[in-house]
Amino acid sequence: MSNKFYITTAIPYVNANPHIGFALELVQTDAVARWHRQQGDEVFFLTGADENSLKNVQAAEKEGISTRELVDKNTQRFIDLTNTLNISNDDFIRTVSDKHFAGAQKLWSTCKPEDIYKKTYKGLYCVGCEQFYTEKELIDGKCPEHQKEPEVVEEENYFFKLSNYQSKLEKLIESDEYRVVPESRKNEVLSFVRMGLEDFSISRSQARAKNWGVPVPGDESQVMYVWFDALSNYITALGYDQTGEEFKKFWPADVHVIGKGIIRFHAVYWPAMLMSAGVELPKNLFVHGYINIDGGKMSKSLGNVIDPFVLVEKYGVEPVRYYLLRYVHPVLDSDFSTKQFEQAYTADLANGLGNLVNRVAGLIEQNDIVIKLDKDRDANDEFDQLMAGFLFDQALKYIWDKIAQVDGLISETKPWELAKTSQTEKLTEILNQAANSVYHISWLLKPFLPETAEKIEQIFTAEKIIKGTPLFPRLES
RNA sequence: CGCGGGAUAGAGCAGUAGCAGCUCGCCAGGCCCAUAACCUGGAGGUCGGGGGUGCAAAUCCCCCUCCCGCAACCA
Repeated sequence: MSNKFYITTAIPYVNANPHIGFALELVQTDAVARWHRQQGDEVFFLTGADENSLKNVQAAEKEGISTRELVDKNTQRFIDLTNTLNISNDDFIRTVSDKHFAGAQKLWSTCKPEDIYKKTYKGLYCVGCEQFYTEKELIDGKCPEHQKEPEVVEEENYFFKLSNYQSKLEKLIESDEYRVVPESRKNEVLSFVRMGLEDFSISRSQARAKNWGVPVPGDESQVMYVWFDALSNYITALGYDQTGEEFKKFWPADVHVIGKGIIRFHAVYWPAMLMSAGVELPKNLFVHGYINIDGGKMSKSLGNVIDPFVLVEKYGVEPVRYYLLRYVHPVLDSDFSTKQFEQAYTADLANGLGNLVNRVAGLIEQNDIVIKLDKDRDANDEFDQLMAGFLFDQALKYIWDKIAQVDGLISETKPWELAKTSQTEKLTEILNQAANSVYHISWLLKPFLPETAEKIEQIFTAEKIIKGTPLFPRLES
Protein backbone atom coordinates (compact mmCIF):
# COMPACT_ATOMS: atom_id res chain seq x y z
CA MET A 1 0.00 0.00 0.00
CA SER A 2 1.46 3.32 -1.01
CA ASN A 3 0.73 6.42 0.99
CA LYS A 4 1.95 9.95 0.57
CA PHE A 5 4.35 11.05 3.28
CA TYR A 6 5.42 14.65 3.75
CA ILE A 7 8.23 15.37 6.21
CA THR A 8 10.11 18.57 6.94
CA THR A 9 13.00 19.90 8.95
CA ALA A 10 12.91 23.38 10.44
CA ILE A 11 14.60 25.99 8.31
CA PRO A 12 17.67 27.36 10.08
CA TYR A 13 18.81 30.94 10.21
CA VAL A 14 21.67 31.41 7.81
CA ASN A 15 23.64 34.00 9.74
CA ALA A 16 25.92 31.40 11.26
CA ASN A 17 27.67 28.32 9.93
CA PRO A 18 25.79 25.03 10.00
CA HIS A 19 25.81 23.53 13.41
CA ILE A 20 26.08 19.89 14.46
CA GLY A 21 22.62 20.26 15.97
CA PHE A 22 21.13 20.96 12.60
CA ALA A 23 23.11 18.06 11.16
CA LEU A 24 21.33 15.90 13.73
CA GLU A 25 17.96 17.18 12.58
CA LEU A 26 18.80 16.54 8.94
CA VAL A 27 20.02 13.03 9.61
CA GLN A 28 17.05 12.09 11.76
CA THR A 29 14.62 13.40 9.20
CA ASP A 30 16.52 11.68 6.44
CA ALA A 31 16.33 8.34 8.23
CA VAL A 32 12.56 8.64 8.55
CA ALA A 33 12.17 9.76 4.94
CA ARG A 34 14.30 6.92 3.60
CA TRP A 35 12.50 4.41 5.76
CA HIS A 36 9.14 5.50 4.37
CA ARG A 37 10.40 5.34 0.80
CA GLN A 38 11.56 1.84 1.51
CA GLN A 39 8.04 0.97 2.65
CA GLY A 40 6.82 2.11 -0.70
CA ASP A 41 5.38 5.42 0.42
CA GLU A 42 5.54 8.40 -1.86
CA VAL A 43 7.74 10.73 0.14
CA PHE A 44 8.34 14.45 -0.07
CA PHE A 45 11.17 15.56 2.18
CA LEU A 46 11.67 19.29 2.57
CA THR A 47 14.44 21.30 4.14
CA GLY A 48 15.56 24.85 3.47
CA ALA A 49 16.81 28.13 4.84
CA ASP A 50 15.26 31.03 6.68
CA GLU A 51 16.75 34.06 5.01
CA ASN A 52 14.50 36.97 5.85
CA SER A 53 15.90 37.83 9.25
CA LEU A 54 16.94 41.37 10.00
CA LYS A 55 20.18 39.96 11.32
CA ASN A 56 21.19 39.22 7.76
CA VAL A 57 20.82 42.87 6.87
CA GLN A 58 23.13 43.83 9.72
CA ALA A 59 25.65 41.13 8.87
CA ALA A 60 25.72 42.18 5.23
CA GLU A 61 26.33 45.80 6.18
CA LYS A 62 29.25 44.72 8.30
CA GLU A 63 30.76 42.80 5.43
CA GLY A 64 29.99 45.57 2.99
CA ILE A 65 27.99 43.41 0.61
CA SER A 66 24.33 43.35 -0.31
CA THR A 67 21.98 41.37 1.84
CA ARG A 68 21.09 39.16 -1.07
CA GLU A 69 24.74 38.37 -1.69
CA LEU A 70 25.16 37.49 1.94
CA VAL A 71 22.24 35.09 2.10
CA ASP A 72 23.21 33.49 -1.21
CA LYS A 73 26.62 32.79 0.18
CA ASN A 74 25.45 31.56 3.57
CA THR A 75 22.57 29.47 2.29
CA GLN A 76 24.99 27.64 0.04
CA ARG A 77 26.69 26.31 3.18
CA PHE A 78 23.44 24.66 4.20
CA ILE A 79 22.90 23.21 0.77
CA ASP A 80 26.46 21.89 0.97
CA LEU A 81 25.63 20.29 4.30
CA THR A 82 22.72 18.34 2.85
CA ASN A 83 25.07 17.00 0.19
CA THR A 84 27.88 16.28 2.60
CA LEU A 85 25.56 14.29 4.86
CA ASN A 86 23.96 12.46 1.95
CA ILE A 87 20.53 13.83 2.79
CA SER A 88 17.76 12.69 0.46
CA ASN A 89 15.66 15.86 0.52
CA ASP A 90 13.36 16.40 -2.45
CA ASP A 91 13.48 20.16 -2.29
CA PHE A 92 15.29 22.99 -0.55
CA ILE A 93 13.10 25.99 0.11
CA ARG A 94 14.65 29.43 0.18
CA THR A 95 12.53 32.09 1.80
CA VAL A 96 13.85 34.73 -0.59
CA SER A 97 12.22 32.87 -3.47
CA ASP A 98 9.22 34.28 -5.37
CA LYS A 99 7.02 31.32 -4.66
CA HIS A 100 7.71 31.67 -0.97
CA PHE A 101 6.88 35.39 -0.99
CA ALA A 102 3.69 34.75 -2.90
CA GLY A 103 2.70 31.87 -0.65
CA ALA A 104 3.42 33.70 2.60
CA GLN A 105 1.38 36.66 1.38
CA LYS A 106 -1.45 34.40 0.38
CA LEU A 107 -1.46 32.80 3.81
CA TRP A 108 -1.58 36.23 5.42
CA SER A 109 -4.42 37.37 3.20
CA THR A 110 -6.36 34.19 3.76
CA CYS A 111 -6.29 34.45 7.55
CA LYS A 112 -9.60 35.58 8.98
CA PRO A 113 -9.68 39.40 8.98
CA GLU A 114 -10.67 39.45 12.63
CA ASP A 115 -7.52 37.54 13.58
CA ILE A 116 -5.12 40.22 12.37
CA TYR A 117 -5.19 43.68 13.86
CA LYS A 118 -2.93 46.68 14.31
CA LYS A 119 -1.55 47.66 17.67
CA THR A 120 1.11 49.96 18.97
CA TYR A 121 4.11 48.11 20.24
CA LYS A 122 6.31 49.86 22.74
CA GLY A 123 9.76 48.53 23.35
CA LEU A 124 13.33 49.24 24.34
CA TYR A 125 15.26 49.79 21.16
CA CYS A 126 19.00 49.99 20.78
CA VAL A 127 19.92 52.07 17.76
CA GLY A 128 23.37 50.52 17.60
CA CYS A 129 22.04 46.98 17.41
CA GLU A 130 18.93 48.03 15.54
CA GLN A 131 16.87 45.69 17.62
CA PHE A 132 14.49 45.58 20.53
CA TYR A 133 15.52 44.22 23.88
CA THR A 134 13.46 42.94 26.76
CA GLU A 135 14.31 44.29 30.19
CA LYS A 136 15.84 41.01 31.21
CA GLU A 137 18.26 41.03 28.34
CA LEU A 138 19.71 44.34 29.45
CA ILE A 139 22.70 44.49 31.73
CA ASP A 140 22.29 47.27 34.28
CA GLY A 141 19.63 48.71 32.03
CA LYS A 142 22.06 48.93 29.15
CA CYS A 143 22.42 47.15 25.85
CA PRO A 144 24.91 44.31 26.34
CA GLU A 145 26.49 45.04 22.97
CA HIS A 146 26.92 48.80 23.10
CA GLN A 147 26.69 49.53 26.84
CA LYS A 148 24.19 52.25 26.03
CA GLU A 149 20.73 52.75 27.41
CA PRO A 150 18.15 51.81 24.79
CA GLU A 151 15.42 54.28 23.85
CA VAL A 152 11.75 53.65 24.25
CA VAL A 153 10.37 53.34 20.74
CA GLU A 154 6.77 53.00 19.69
CA GLU A 155 5.85 51.27 16.50
CA GLU A 156 2.58 50.18 14.96
CA ASN A 157 2.61 46.48 14.10
CA TYR A 158 0.14 43.86 13.08
CA PHE A 159 -0.77 41.32 15.71
CA PHE A 160 -2.25 37.88 15.43
CA LYS A 161 -5.17 37.10 17.68
CA LEU A 162 -3.79 33.92 19.17
CA SER A 163 -6.20 34.27 22.07
CA ASN A 164 -9.02 33.30 19.69
CA TYR A 165 -7.54 29.82 19.42
CA GLN A 166 -6.75 28.90 22.97
CA SER A 167 -9.38 26.24 23.51
CA LYS A 168 -9.07 24.86 20.00
CA LEU A 169 -5.33 24.49 20.42
CA GLU A 170 -5.73 22.81 23.76
CA LYS A 171 -8.07 20.23 22.27
CA LEU A 172 -5.92 19.76 19.21
CA ILE A 173 -2.82 18.92 21.22
CA GLU A 174 -4.58 17.06 23.99
CA SER A 175 -6.36 14.73 21.59
CA ASP A 176 -3.21 14.07 19.53
CA GLU A 177 -5.01 15.28 16.46
CA TYR A 178 -1.76 17.21 16.12
CA ARG A 179 0.49 14.82 17.99
CA VAL A 180 3.53 16.19 19.78
CA VAL A 181 6.31 13.64 20.32
CA PRO A 182 7.67 12.96 22.89
CA GLU A 183 4.97 13.03 25.54
CA SER A 184 7.01 15.33 27.79
CA ARG A 185 6.99 18.01 25.10
CA LYS A 186 3.29 17.57 24.62
CA ASN A 187 2.77 18.25 28.31
CA GLU A 188 5.00 21.29 28.07
CA VAL A 189 2.92 22.68 25.25
CA LEU A 190 -0.33 21.95 27.03
CA SER A 191 0.72 23.68 30.20
CA PHE A 192 1.87 26.65 28.16
CA VAL A 193 -1.43 26.86 26.33
CA ARG A 194 -3.41 26.50 29.55
CA MET A 195 -1.51 29.36 31.13
CA GLY A 196 -3.27 31.60 28.66
CA LEU A 197 -2.16 32.78 25.26
CA GLU A 198 -1.29 36.32 24.34
CA ASP A 199 -1.46 37.72 20.86
CA PHE A 200 1.84 37.99 19.07
CA SER A 201 3.25 40.47 16.63
CA ILE A 202 3.48 39.36 13.05
CA SER A 203 5.01 42.38 11.38
CA ARG A 204 7.60 45.10 11.83
CA SER A 205 8.07 48.39 10.12
CA GLN A 206 9.54 48.41 6.67
CA ALA A 207 11.93 51.16 7.73
CA ARG A 208 13.35 49.09 10.55
CA ALA A 209 13.59 46.03 8.31
CA LYS A 210 15.36 48.09 5.67
CA ASN A 211 13.25 46.68 2.94
CA TRP A 212 14.28 43.12 3.73
CA GLY A 213 11.55 40.52 4.18
CA VAL A 214 8.13 39.69 2.86
CA PRO A 215 5.94 42.81 2.44
CA VAL A 216 2.62 42.71 4.23
CA PRO A 217 -0.15 42.50 1.62
CA GLY A 218 -1.88 45.83 1.29
CA ASP A 219 0.47 47.71 3.59
CA GLU A 220 3.75 48.86 2.13
CA SER A 221 4.91 50.20 5.45
CA GLN A 222 5.24 46.75 7.02
CA VAL A 223 7.08 43.48 6.44
CA MET A 224 6.15 40.17 7.98
CA TYR A 225 7.65 39.18 11.25
CA VAL A 226 10.15 36.50 10.45
CA TRP A 227 8.22 33.69 12.16
CA PHE A 228 5.04 34.23 10.24
CA ASP A 229 7.07 34.15 7.10
CA ALA A 230 9.33 31.27 8.12
CA LEU A 231 6.61 28.91 9.28
CA SER A 232 4.77 29.31 6.03
CA ASN A 233 7.70 27.65 4.20
CA TYR A 234 6.14 24.28 4.87
CA ILE A 235 3.28 25.10 2.50
CA THR A 236 4.88 27.64 0.18
CA ALA A 237 7.48 25.08 -0.88
CA LEU A 238 4.69 22.84 -2.13
CA GLY A 239 3.28 25.63 -4.24
CA TYR A 240 0.58 26.86 -1.91
CA ASP A 241 0.52 30.19 -3.77
CA GLN A 242 -0.91 28.54 -6.88
CA THR A 243 -2.57 25.68 -5.00
CA GLY A 244 -0.28 23.49 -7.08
CA GLU A 245 -0.31 19.74 -7.55
CA GLU A 246 2.32 19.11 -4.90
CA PHE A 247 0.38 21.10 -2.37
CA LYS A 248 -2.80 19.20 -3.10
CA LYS A 249 -0.99 15.91 -2.97
CA PHE A 250 1.34 16.25 0.00
CA TRP A 251 -0.18 18.74 2.42
CA PRO A 252 -0.82 18.29 5.36
CA ALA A 253 2.62 17.47 6.68
CA ASP A 254 2.89 14.05 8.24
CA VAL A 255 5.84 15.09 10.38
CA HIS A 256 7.57 18.36 11.22
CA VAL A 257 10.96 17.67 12.78
CA ILE A 258 12.24 20.48 14.99
CA GLY A 259 14.55 21.27 17.91
CA LYS A 260 13.14 21.88 21.33
CA GLY A 261 13.85 25.61 21.20
CA ILE A 262 11.18 26.36 18.63
CA ILE A 263 8.42 24.12 19.84
CA ARG A 264 6.11 26.99 20.72
CA PHE A 265 6.13 28.36 17.21
CA HIS A 266 5.35 24.97 15.73
CA ALA A 267 2.92 23.62 18.28
CA VAL A 268 0.99 26.80 18.97
CA TYR A 269 1.48 29.66 16.48
CA TRP A 270 1.65 27.53 13.36
CA PRO A 271 -1.57 25.54 13.84
CA ALA A 272 -3.35 28.74 14.91
CA MET A 273 -2.26 30.48 11.71
CA LEU A 274 -3.40 27.53 9.62
CA MET A 275 -6.74 27.33 11.37
CA SER A 276 -7.27 31.00 10.74
CA ALA A 277 -6.55 30.51 7.06
CA GLY A 278 -8.66 27.36 6.88
CA VAL A 279 -5.71 25.20 5.87
CA GLU A 280 -5.43 21.59 7.07
CA LEU A 281 -3.22 20.96 10.08
CA PRO A 282 -0.01 18.93 10.25
CA LYS A 283 -0.25 15.55 11.93
CA ASN A 284 2.90 15.08 13.97
CA LEU A 285 5.54 17.24 15.54
CA PHE A 286 8.73 15.44 16.49
CA VAL A 287 10.93 17.40 18.86
CA HIS A 288 14.57 16.39 19.24
CA GLY A 289 16.98 17.50 21.95
CA TYR A 290 20.18 19.49 21.75
CA ILE A 291 23.78 18.41 21.50
CA ASN A 292 26.00 19.68 24.27
CA ILE A 293 29.73 19.59 24.71
CA ASP A 294 30.84 18.33 28.08
CA GLY A 295 27.45 19.03 29.55
CA GLY A 296 27.45 22.67 28.53
CA LYS A 297 26.25 24.66 25.59
CA MET A 298 28.22 24.79 22.44
CA SER A 299 29.28 28.30 21.70
CA LYS A 300 31.69 30.15 19.51
CA SER A 301 33.11 32.12 22.39
CA LEU A 302 34.05 28.90 24.17
CA GLY A 303 35.61 27.59 21.00
CA ASN A 304 34.00 24.20 21.39
CA VAL A 305 31.79 24.22 18.34
CA ILE A 306 31.61 20.92 16.50
CA ASP A 307 31.70 21.52 12.77
CA PRO A 308 29.83 18.79 10.89
CA PHE A 309 31.95 19.34 7.79
CA VAL A 310 35.14 18.71 9.72
CA LEU A 311 33.74 15.55 11.26
CA VAL A 312 32.70 14.13 7.92
CA GLU A 313 36.01 15.08 6.42
CA LYS A 314 37.84 13.21 9.14
CA TYR A 315 35.69 10.11 9.64
CA GLY A 316 33.39 9.88 6.63
CA VAL A 317 29.67 10.48 6.28
CA GLU A 318 28.36 7.16 7.42
CA PRO A 319 30.11 7.08 10.78
CA VAL A 320 28.81 10.59 11.49
CA ARG A 321 25.28 9.59 10.57
CA TYR A 322 25.66 6.48 12.69
CA TYR A 323 26.87 8.36 15.74
CA LEU A 324 24.14 10.99 15.53
CA LEU A 325 21.42 8.38 15.28
CA ARG A 326 22.75 5.81 17.71
CA TYR A 327 24.45 7.77 20.47
CA VAL A 328 22.65 11.09 20.44
CA HIS A 329 19.41 10.52 22.30
CA PRO A 330 16.45 11.12 19.96
CA VAL A 331 14.67 13.51 22.31
CA LEU A 332 16.84 14.26 25.33
CA ASP A 333 19.90 16.48 25.30
CA SER A 334 23.11 14.57 24.74
CA ASP A 335 26.79 15.22 25.05
CA PHE A 336 28.97 14.98 22.03
CA SER A 337 32.23 13.31 22.86
CA THR A 338 35.01 12.55 20.43
CA LYS A 339 36.09 9.66 22.61
CA GLN A 340 32.65 8.11 22.47
CA PHE A 341 32.50 8.77 18.75
CA GLU A 342 35.74 6.90 18.15
CA GLN A 343 34.70 4.07 20.44
CA ALA A 344 31.46 3.72 18.51
CA TYR A 345 33.39 3.69 15.27
CA THR A 346 35.75 0.97 16.39
CA ALA A 347 33.39 -1.21 18.39
CA ASP A 348 30.25 -1.01 16.26
CA LEU A 349 31.34 -0.19 12.74
CA ALA A 350 34.81 -1.70 12.38
CA ASN A 351 34.63 -4.65 14.81
CA GLY A 352 30.91 -5.19 14.53
CA LEU A 353 29.36 -4.58 11.15
CA GLY A 354 32.45 -4.23 8.96
CA ASN A 355 34.21 -7.25 10.40
CA LEU A 356 31.13 -9.43 10.15
CA VAL A 357 30.67 -8.65 6.48
CA ASN A 358 34.26 -9.64 5.76
CA ARG A 359 34.01 -12.65 8.00
CA VAL A 360 30.97 -14.08 6.24
CA ALA A 361 32.09 -13.11 2.75
CA GLY A 362 35.53 -14.55 3.44
CA LEU A 363 34.16 -17.90 4.61
CA ILE A 364 31.96 -18.14 1.56
CA GLU A 365 34.80 -17.25 -0.76
CA GLN A 366 37.29 -19.68 0.80
CA ASN A 367 34.88 -22.57 0.66
CA ASP A 368 33.48 -21.71 -2.70
CA ILE A 369 29.90 -21.88 -1.52
CA VAL A 370 26.97 -20.85 -3.69
CA ILE A 371 24.52 -18.76 -1.70
CA LYS A 372 20.80 -18.64 -2.27
CA LEU A 373 19.54 -15.24 -1.19
CA ASP A 374 15.99 -14.84 -0.06
CA LYS A 375 15.21 -11.35 -1.24
CA ASP A 376 11.81 -11.06 0.38
CA ARG A 377 11.78 -8.88 3.37
CA ASP A 378 10.35 -10.44 6.50
CA ALA A 379 7.69 -8.55 8.31
CA ASN A 380 9.35 -6.92 11.25
CA ASP A 381 6.89 -5.33 13.58
CA GLU A 382 9.34 -4.66 16.34
CA PHE A 383 11.68 -2.66 14.14
CA ASP A 384 8.84 -0.85 12.40
CA GLN A 385 7.42 0.18 15.73
CA LEU A 386 10.73 1.66 16.83
CA MET A 387 11.00 3.64 13.62
CA ALA A 388 7.43 4.85 13.82
CA GLY A 389 8.19 6.13 17.32
CA PHE A 390 11.35 7.96 16.16
CA LEU A 391 13.43 5.74 18.45
CA PHE A 392 16.48 5.73 16.22
CA ASP A 393 18.89 4.68 18.94
CA GLN A 394 16.82 1.64 19.80
CA ALA A 395 16.26 0.76 16.16
CA LEU A 396 20.02 0.67 15.65
CA LYS A 397 20.49 -1.30 18.82
CA TYR A 398 18.02 -3.79 17.39
CA ILE A 399 20.10 -4.12 14.24
CA TRP A 400 23.32 -4.54 16.21
CA ASP A 401 21.75 -7.30 18.25
CA LYS A 402 21.19 -9.09 14.96
CA ILE A 403 24.83 -8.58 14.04
CA ALA A 404 25.87 -10.15 17.35
CA GLN A 405 23.58 -13.08 16.66
CA VAL A 406 25.33 -13.84 13.40
CA ASP A 407 28.74 -13.62 15.06
CA GLY A 408 27.42 -15.97 17.71
CA LEU A 409 26.13 -18.41 15.12
CA ILE A 410 29.51 -18.57 13.42
CA SER A 411 31.43 -19.04 16.65
CA GLU A 412 29.10 -21.82 17.72
CA THR A 413 28.97 -23.76 14.48
CA LYS A 414 32.65 -23.23 13.55
CA PRO A 415 32.38 -23.33 9.74
CA TRP A 416 36.17 -23.69 9.42
CA GLU A 417 35.95 -27.04 11.19
CA LEU A 418 33.06 -28.14 9.02
CA ALA A 419 35.25 -27.36 6.05
CA LYS A 420 38.18 -29.38 7.37
CA THR A 421 35.96 -32.38 8.00
CA SER A 422 34.22 -31.97 4.65
CA GLN A 423 30.76 -31.54 6.07
CA THR A 424 29.81 -29.56 3.00
CA GLU A 425 26.08 -29.76 3.38
CA LYS A 426 26.11 -28.45 6.93
CA LEU A 427 28.68 -25.80 5.97
CA THR A 428 26.52 -24.59 3.10
CA GLU A 429 23.49 -24.42 5.32
CA ILE A 430 25.26 -22.36 7.97
CA LEU A 431 26.81 -19.94 5.51
CA ASN A 432 23.52 -19.55 3.71
CA GLN A 433 21.90 -18.64 6.96
CA ALA A 434 24.67 -16.17 7.82
CA ALA A 435 24.64 -14.56 4.37
CA ASN A 436 20.89 -14.14 4.43
CA SER A 437 21.03 -12.59 7.86
CA VAL A 438 23.66 -10.09 6.76
CA TYR A 439 21.64 -9.35 3.66
CA HIS A 440 18.60 -8.70 5.81
CA ILE A 441 20.68 -6.50 8.09
CA SER A 442 21.70 -4.40 5.09
CA TRP A 443 18.04 -3.81 4.37
CA LEU A 444 17.44 -2.60 7.90
CA LEU A 445 20.50 -0.37 7.70
CA LYS A 446 19.41 1.44 4.58
CA PRO A 447 17.66 4.41 6.18
CA PHE A 448 20.63 5.03 8.46
CA LEU A 449 23.70 4.08 6.44
CA PRO A 450 22.56 4.11 2.82
CA GLU A 451 26.01 3.78 1.25
CA THR A 452 27.15 1.00 3.53
CA ALA A 453 23.91 -0.90 3.02
CA GLU A 454 24.39 -0.58 -0.71
CA LYS A 455 27.94 -1.93 -0.51
CA ILE A 456 26.84 -4.93 1.54
CA GLU A 457 24.05 -5.65 -0.88
CA GLN A 458 26.48 -5.59 -3.77
CA ILE A 459 28.82 -8.00 -2.05
CA PHE A 460 26.12 -10.58 -1.38
CA THR A 461 24.18 -10.25 -4.61
CA ALA A 462 27.31 -10.59 -6.76
CA GLU A 463 27.78 -13.58 -9.05
CA LYS A 464 30.66 -14.67 -6.92
CA ILE A 465 30.87 -13.51 -3.33
CA ILE A 466 34.32 -12.34 -2.41
CA LYS A 467 35.82 -10.65 0.56
CA GLY A 468 36.48 -7.00 -0.20
CA THR A 469 38.40 -4.28 1.55
CA PRO A 470 37.18 -3.37 5.03
CA LEU A 471 34.02 -1.25 5.08
CA PHE A 472 35.29 0.66 8.07
CA PRO A 473 39.08 0.60 8.34
CA ARG A 474 40.41 0.88 11.85
CA LEU A 475 41.18 4.37 13.05
CA GLU A 476 44.83 5.13 13.46
CA SER A 477 45.59 5.68 17.10
C1' C B 1 6.21 29.65 46.25
C1' G B 2 6.90 30.80 37.97
C1' C B 3 6.92 26.04 34.42
C1' G B 4 9.31 21.68 32.84
C1' G B 5 13.27 17.93 32.31
C1' G B 6 17.25 15.25 34.65
C1' A B 7 20.35 12.71 38.86
C1' U B 8 20.82 4.21 38.19
C1' A B 9 28.38 0.35 37.64
C1' G B 10 34.38 4.28 34.85
C1' A B 11 31.23 6.49 30.39
C1' G B 12 26.38 6.50 27.87
C1' C B 13 21.53 4.81 28.79
C1' A B 14 16.91 1.14 29.92
C1' G B 15 13.95 -0.03 33.80
C1' U B 16 6.53 3.41 37.09
C1' A B 17 6.41 -2.07 43.09
C1' G B 18 8.35 -8.28 43.39
C1' C B 19 15.46 -11.25 43.43
C1' A B 20 19.12 -4.06 39.72
C1' G B 21 19.66 -4.50 33.43
C1' C B 22 21.91 -3.12 28.39
C1' U B 23 26.03 -1.11 25.32
C1' C B 24 31.06 0.54 25.47
C1' G B 25 35.37 0.30 28.43
C1' C B 26 38.21 -2.98 32.03
C1' C B 27 40.03 -8.20 33.67
C1' A B 28 40.41 -13.62 32.76
C1' G B 29 39.73 -17.73 29.55
C1' G B 30 38.45 -19.72 24.58
C1' C B 31 38.75 -19.65 19.23
C1' C B 32 41.81 -18.87 14.97
C1' C B 33 37.14 -17.97 9.71
C1' A B 34 37.42 -12.36 10.01
C1' U B 35 39.74 -5.36 10.16
C1' A B 36 44.84 -8.04 16.96
C1' A B 37 38.50 -8.87 14.80
C1' C B 38 34.79 -12.98 17.21
C1' C B 39 32.74 -16.18 21.53
C1' U B 40 32.32 -17.29 26.94
C1' G B 41 32.91 -15.82 31.92
C1' G B 42 34.20 -12.06 35.71
C1' A B 43 34.97 -7.53 38.58
C1' G B 44 32.29 -3.01 39.23
C1' G B 45 26.13 0.21 41.66
C1' U B 46 23.78 1.28 49.75
C1' C B 47 19.51 3.23 41.97
C1' G B 48 21.53 12.13 44.29
C1' G B 49 20.26 12.81 50.12
C1' G B 50 16.48 12.34 54.12
C1' G B 51 11.66 10.80 55.76
C1' G B 52 6.86 8.20 54.79
C1' U B 53 3.17 4.34 52.73
C1' G B 54 3.43 -1.13 51.39
C1' C B 55 4.55 -8.00 52.81
C1' A B 56 7.68 -5.68 49.09
C1' A B 57 10.11 0.93 46.28
C1' A B 58 14.98 2.89 41.48
C1' U B 59 9.64 2.56 40.73
C1' C B 60 4.11 5.72 44.94
C1' C B 61 3.87 10.28 48.66
C1' C B 62 6.55 14.48 51.33
C1' C B 63 11.04 17.41 52.12
C1' C B 64 16.09 18.70 50.57
C1' U B 65 20.61 19.15 47.28
C1' C B 66 22.78 19.59 42.50
C1' C B 67 22.52 20.03 36.92
C1' C B 68 19.89 21.63 32.40
C1' G B 69 16.17 24.13 29.62
C1' C B 70 11.95 27.59 29.08
C1' A B 71 9.80 32.22 31.08
C1' A B 72 6.32 34.61 25.00
C1' C B 73 6.99 38.82 19.77
C1' C B 74 14.37 36.28 21.12
C1' A B 75 15.93 29.66 15.84
